Amino acid sequence: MKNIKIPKPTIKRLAMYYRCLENKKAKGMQKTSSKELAESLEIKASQIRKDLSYFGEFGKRGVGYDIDKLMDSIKTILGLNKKWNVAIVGVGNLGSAIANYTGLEKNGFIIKAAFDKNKSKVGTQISAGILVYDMDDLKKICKEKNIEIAILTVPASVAQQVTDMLVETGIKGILNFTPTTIKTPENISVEDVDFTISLKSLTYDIVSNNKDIYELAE
Amino acid sequence: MKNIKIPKPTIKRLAMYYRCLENKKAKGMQKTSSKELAESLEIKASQIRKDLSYFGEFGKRGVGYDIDKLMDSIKTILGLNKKWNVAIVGVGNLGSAIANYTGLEKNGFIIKAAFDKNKSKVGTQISAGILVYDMDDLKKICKEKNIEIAILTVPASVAQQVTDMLVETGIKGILNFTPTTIKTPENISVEDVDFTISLKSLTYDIVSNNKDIYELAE
DNA sequence: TCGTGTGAAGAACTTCACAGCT
DNA sequence: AGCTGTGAAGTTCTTCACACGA
Repeated sequence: MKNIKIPKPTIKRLAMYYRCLENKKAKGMQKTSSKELAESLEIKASQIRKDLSYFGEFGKRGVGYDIDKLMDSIKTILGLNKKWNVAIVGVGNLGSAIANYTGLEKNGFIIKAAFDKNKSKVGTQISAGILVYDMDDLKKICKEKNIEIAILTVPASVAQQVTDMLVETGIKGILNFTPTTIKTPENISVEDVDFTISLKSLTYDIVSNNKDIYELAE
Repeated sequence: MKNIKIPKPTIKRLAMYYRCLENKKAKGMQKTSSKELAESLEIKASQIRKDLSYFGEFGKRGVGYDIDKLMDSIKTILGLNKKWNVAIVGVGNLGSAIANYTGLEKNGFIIKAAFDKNKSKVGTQISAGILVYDMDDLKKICKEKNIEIAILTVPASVAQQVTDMLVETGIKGILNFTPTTIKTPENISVEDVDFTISLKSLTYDIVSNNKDIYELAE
């Protein structure tokens, strides 16, 4: 047994490799190489090989990678070789948009329920087959439907409060779209998605002239 | 004149500090400290001080930071002390959701136009005061309205093609929501927002038991 | 005494360069 | 000959630890 520390960025890139392999497969390709992936993704080929090497040997020297096999391997690494029961918590514009995004099911993320505290939304369908439940029933329904992942799209002001409720349901992970740092026990994973931060990082980049250098008068 | 390399993560964190300061200000607070910010954001206080130190001395030793002053400074660093003309390119569920997100205007991001190639959407209002234009008029309208930032929410299949059109309009940056690596000339900034990658990184975290250690049989 | 600002040390991550299969 | 897999070198980023000012 060998314990290896996996860099966090490696995981994000694995997800990108998977996405890229899906594209190549859709184009009818059957094999590829670290060089080819590197060109599509604008990263170094050695980075790709190193990332994969943390988990095993998936390629053939002198040949490259079999797309199907590599996809399968990455799927297993990322935990995508099972279906995940997902709930959307907060049915605003963003929550609805995500519920209607068809790309989730393809990767094994099954939206089983949505929640909102607005009674006029409760009972409606947010998207084909996805019913909106009352936020008050969060615990009950999540347990019933064995929800493992919550997509949190409530207003920032109630983010922590709803997070605490979610923790109680026995959820395993939260995809946090609220512009807040939510606090959870250690054993519950959280990933933050905040596009306003990306936007601000974009304007920084623009004003600093696309250089990664900042000039200061002394 | 001193040239300093600013770590990319520092910029993202600055945007987080700003967000956090907005909250504290809304609560009526006037001053804070690196320790206090660190607790809210779950980062190390020394990280915050180091991040700020790249750009100047904003605090008082023994005292802390004046919230208003620090916000002003970060605003300037991130380029948020001006208004930005933004266009939403691709009026699907996500594009509409973003157009209706009120948090953008507050930070100086003004949505001036939306674009779609679906003629039935053209001429409608995606949100109060935001008109949908024909994708064919992208270049003309973007120049007219002096659009500086595009929020790219078109289908992945046309992402690169639309990006090329945007580049021609003289745009300065793109917030890329498509699950694709788009290619632009060096002087055009791109920030990627792909929640499916965050979601996969979340499942990795869950299956690997929240440890950052991966166990391999030898 | 308290909290900032910052060199210096340390940790994490990336890239190189080349041995080893096919 | 071509492309992977990987120690080792190199780079970037984070944390420490303490001098300094309020």
